[in-house]
Amino acid sequence: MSVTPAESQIMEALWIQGPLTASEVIAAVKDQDWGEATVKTLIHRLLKRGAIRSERADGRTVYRAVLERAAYVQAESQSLLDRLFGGEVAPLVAHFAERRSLKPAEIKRLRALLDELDDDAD
Amino acid sequence: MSVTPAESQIMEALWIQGPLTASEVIAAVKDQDWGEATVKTLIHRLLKRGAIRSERADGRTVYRAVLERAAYVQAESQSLLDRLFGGEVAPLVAHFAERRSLKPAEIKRLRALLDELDDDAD
DNA sequence: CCAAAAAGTCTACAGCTGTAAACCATTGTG
DNA sequence: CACAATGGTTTACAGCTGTAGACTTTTTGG
Repeated sequence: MSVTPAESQIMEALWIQGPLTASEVIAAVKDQDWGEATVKTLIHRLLKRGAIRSERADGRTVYRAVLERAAYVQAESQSLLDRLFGGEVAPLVAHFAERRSLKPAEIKRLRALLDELDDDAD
Repeated sequence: MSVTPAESQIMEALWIQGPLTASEVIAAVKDQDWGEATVKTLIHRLLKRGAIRSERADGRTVYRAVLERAAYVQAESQSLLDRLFGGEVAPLVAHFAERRSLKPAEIKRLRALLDELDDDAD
């Protein structure tokens, strides 16, 4: 169930704010300045593809994400790792480390993450 | 200087094997089973876009990557991080950690990376 | 209940991408 | 040198994506 970059903006709105009406979605992606028609098209394509669902209750239609954010993030990330880093996370981190583009705060955060992984070694 | 997924297969061949003739490129991406014509088209588009360059010496034309792999990897990775993880590496690692999809070897590797970063704290 | 507004569906269209055939140029070989 | 093979260029075309207008249906305020 693929989602294009433009469509993912719609998904993002639904993931963050929960089910929304069309006009709420339009408002939510206002920063993209797309015409309303454009947003309607994107919603429609997502519906057809099954990434979202529409629910009708007393005159209002709300759109709800079917595809979950975690699944989407996972698919996108794994695809990048596969294409560029042999499918693993460590080489990506290594790349950023070499670039020296890891801020100290990030390094700290990473270390904390690893420590936690050791802790709950279930 | 954008490179599409299909085109990136050509780049990959040039990055790994260095400058190649057209027929060597065709051989290098044989696993994709594309017709020769397809490979030629991809080479051409890369040329036009400036991602590769052709050099002619005594009757042979070789193609050489102009765009560097590290730059490409960086751009692609950063774009993913920006789209999905607030531009930072740590949240991506966190995501995989939550998924429990980090193999012990990877965790070890990550830890080693972080240690090195501390060491040469230049 | 009717008309205006809002919401939803259908159609359009240009540019990008994957895929490749056809055509033109070069080069090496008998 | 002529021709076959190889290499390079141009053209093609369908599907996807971004972008949006036009048309239809539903809702709602007077």
